[in-house]
Amino acid sequence: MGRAMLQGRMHAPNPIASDGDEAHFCSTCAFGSVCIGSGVDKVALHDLHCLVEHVGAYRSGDAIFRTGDRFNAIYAVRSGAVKTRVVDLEGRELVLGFHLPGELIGLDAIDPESYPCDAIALGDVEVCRFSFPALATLATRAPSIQRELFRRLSRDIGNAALLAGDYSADERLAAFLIGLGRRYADRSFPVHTLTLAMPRGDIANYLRLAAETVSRVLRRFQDRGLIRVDGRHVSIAKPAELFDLARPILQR
Amino acid sequence: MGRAMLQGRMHAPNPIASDGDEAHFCSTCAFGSVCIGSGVDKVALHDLHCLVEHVGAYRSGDAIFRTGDRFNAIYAVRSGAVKTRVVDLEGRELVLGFHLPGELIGLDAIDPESYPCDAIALGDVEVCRFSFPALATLATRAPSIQRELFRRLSRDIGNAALLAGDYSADERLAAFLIGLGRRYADRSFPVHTLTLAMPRGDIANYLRLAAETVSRVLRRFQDRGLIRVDGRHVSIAKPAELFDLARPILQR
DNA sequence: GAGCACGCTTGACCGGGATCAAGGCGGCCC
DNA sequence: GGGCCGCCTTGATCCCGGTCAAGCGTGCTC
Repeated sequence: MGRAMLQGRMHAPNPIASDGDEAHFCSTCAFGSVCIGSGVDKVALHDLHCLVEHVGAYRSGDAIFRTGDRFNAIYAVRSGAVKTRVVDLEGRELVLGFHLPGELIGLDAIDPESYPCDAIALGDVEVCRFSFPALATLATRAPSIQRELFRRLSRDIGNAALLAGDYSADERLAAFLIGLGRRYADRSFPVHTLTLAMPRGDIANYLRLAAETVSRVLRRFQDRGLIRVDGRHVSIAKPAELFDLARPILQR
Repeated sequence: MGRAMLQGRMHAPNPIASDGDEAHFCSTCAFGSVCIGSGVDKVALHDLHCLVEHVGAYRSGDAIFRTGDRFNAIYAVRSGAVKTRVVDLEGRELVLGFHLPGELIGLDAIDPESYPCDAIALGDVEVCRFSFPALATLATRAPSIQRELFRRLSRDIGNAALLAGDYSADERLAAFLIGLGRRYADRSFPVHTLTLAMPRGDIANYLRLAAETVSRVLRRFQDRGLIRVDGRHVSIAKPAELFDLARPILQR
């Protein structure tokens, strides 16, 4: 059944069209609207192009930044997927989140002024680097940029609180799949079959479950006809019922 | 043993000295430095005074804002303590956080543009109201204000992630007490005996535990000589050992 | 091609914390 | 003062999900 042929890689359509002109790549980038938002005016967008740096490619397991690194930039994922995680004193990993193209990482480093987590590439990854001092300066000149930054920061607070409840394994996994489906859809990724960028262990860790539990719940969902699982490929057969399961988390 | 005489009220020393001149109350407010931060310059502080409104007093159970209210301001707690919470469709409460004088609430409403939670007074509460449009405009003029806002937003992201791990009841409660002790100390509240502003049920809910478990763990801590509990009064007898318990959460 | 490592799945068992139930203690209102 | 009610505590029982263990398929390396 060819399940593992896509192991460890985001097989979304290549988000980057021909991209010769770096000074304009936000407007050509498939994720420009998701990334920068629709609220940023032309002039601000031009200024943004001037300060962004295009970095990569990273390969699976590479770090974009590491815990404790001095904070000086935030990053937007450009292609591929990234996980953020901390490793505690005993070496145990704690996955904080997964980040798709157009999403910002490093926002939680502004206050401590050093990155509080690692950002690790899941498969091949390219990112856009925004010097934060330059961005903050630009934000004072361009209110639309400031507004968008405030919005991103604010949204992350809400998202972080999302999985903090005492939810069951079923609820967590359902919410994870629904949420992922929405984010894929926003990016015009194929949604009839989600291609997971991360191994079961990372999903489990992120949801604060054991990998075995993730396996079991996925199987149970499949047995109930809610989803169809084939390795890293998951298709949602009954979105409405899955959403009902996730409701306590998604729709408080 | 007179345990309950302070039920439901923060009996910290009154944080507000005589406060005749509203235009300057940040500088006279005991929490000015905690609230606004030390990084804000004189001129910006003056501008801030012009746009702040002093509201209250709220009484125990009153809402400062409610889920779904249109977002137009953030608030700083001025005296007393506030809990933020959501109530799900089945009417079950989920406590998101407790907020002491000098702390900001409503930051998570910037993106959705409506408050995603209720803010409920625990005992008597006064707050400072900052119109957000006005504040954002000011922030473009005063970089120190923008910087402080970015820092606050960023810090909240980190804090939200803190309790999201799969920690034991002992670890959670230890971290809660240590964290509360630190915040009390920052505000020059008496730290030899913390006076809890919230009932056990709220603590339990916030920590994703049952109220019974909170009772049992507190008793266990007391039996081990770590703390001394008297109703809403908790004194930390062995801070170092309590911190050791909380280490997996506080010191990743 | 053999051997190995890794990711995933499935089963058996166990334990921490939730739930259910009962009782005590104050505070408050009539 | 009597009675109600909310908050807290303690005990008994149960269950979800973690842990341990084993087995399988796939891909990589030598």
